Amino acid sequence: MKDSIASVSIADPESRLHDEHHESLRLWLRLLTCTLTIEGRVRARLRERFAMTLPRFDLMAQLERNPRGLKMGELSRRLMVTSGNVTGLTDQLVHEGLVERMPIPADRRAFLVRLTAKGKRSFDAMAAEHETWVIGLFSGLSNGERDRLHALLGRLKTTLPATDDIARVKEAST
Amino acid sequence: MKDSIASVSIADPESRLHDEHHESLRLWLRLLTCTLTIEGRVRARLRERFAMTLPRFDLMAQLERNPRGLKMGELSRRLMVTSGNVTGLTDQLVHEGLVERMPIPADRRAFLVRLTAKGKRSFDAMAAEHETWVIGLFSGLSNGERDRLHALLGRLKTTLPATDDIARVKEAST
DNA sequence: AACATTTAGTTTATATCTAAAATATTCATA
DNA sequence: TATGAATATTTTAGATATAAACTAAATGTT
Repeated sequence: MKDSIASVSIADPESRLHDEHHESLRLWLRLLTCTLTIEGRVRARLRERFAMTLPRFDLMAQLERNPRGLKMGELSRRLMVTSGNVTGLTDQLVHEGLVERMPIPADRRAFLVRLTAKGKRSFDAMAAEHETWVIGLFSGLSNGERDRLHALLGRLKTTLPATDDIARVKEAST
Repeated sequence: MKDSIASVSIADPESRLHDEHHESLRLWLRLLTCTLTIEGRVRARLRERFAMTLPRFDLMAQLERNPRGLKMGELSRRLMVTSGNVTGLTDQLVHEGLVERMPIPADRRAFLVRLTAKGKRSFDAMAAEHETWVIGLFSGLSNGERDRLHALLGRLKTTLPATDDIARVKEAST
């Protein structure tokens, strides 16, 4: 009976914690919960309204911001996914006629990926709606709260230890 | 030339924004950047140290918190992934001998998934290290900053409009 | 020039993940 | 008790991811 009551609690990744666990773990899981929730909402909308997936939308967003095109490696770094992944996403967008690969005479290993005219039109239509969805999702916070959250996440982003530093931090804490 | 300077800026999802874009979009992309970065670090560590993937670790964490076991649907809700996904993850963990499916006499449609003894030992070893990694990743923030971030994300989590409300919010804003 | 090294991108193998359809069981109710 | 709706899970098809091996081209060093 006690168990059935406990199982009624809000179901999300945060529920995995024992009380004695460290505050940083709680913070991390809450961050994850918020991101997964928002991501899910945006993904569903993109699919319903435009038959578009979030990864491909994100790739197009990068290209819209860089009209001359981006190299595969640049896309990989900006989207924070592997280059193999970018190859697959780009292949699909090329197949749909939304982006194109342009050779770079100076470097035959690489090329620039950029939006086609059709891709630009398509992206502009999606981006306008996309922004209203995101604004709506954050509309429960006041302007001040949004500012403070943005600032704190900025602090987090800049203070995240570099990859190789995790081991050292761990050493110091034990 | 101006373009080449711009392209030197930090490469992550936030870089997709034009200046005129709404603050909520910036906030959302910063949230995504932080989450992807932390997730990547934790994933790499789990693989290097324990040959374990993050989704399976997360599933085991849920089971560790619920020693009597959880139903597939409960896992799906808590992990915020589809039930088909949970089926696949559970199959693998069963195959590795880390979790088991226990029939529920009262409901032959469902069963409880729980950690095996081996799974519990395995998880305990991983969880201890995992916590030190997360603490390290957030160690650049002060206690107060972590508290404020936790509180603001809590506000965001509770104020996120329900799925069906997104359309309405959009209506109101146009 | 000759060589190894680095860089850019693809390929391969495998794991995750979604969405939607299908299956099986339980529940509600007439 | 029939039977329609709801619930629990799996299956299917396809898209997205990673990591690691690989190819090709550019760069650096002797």
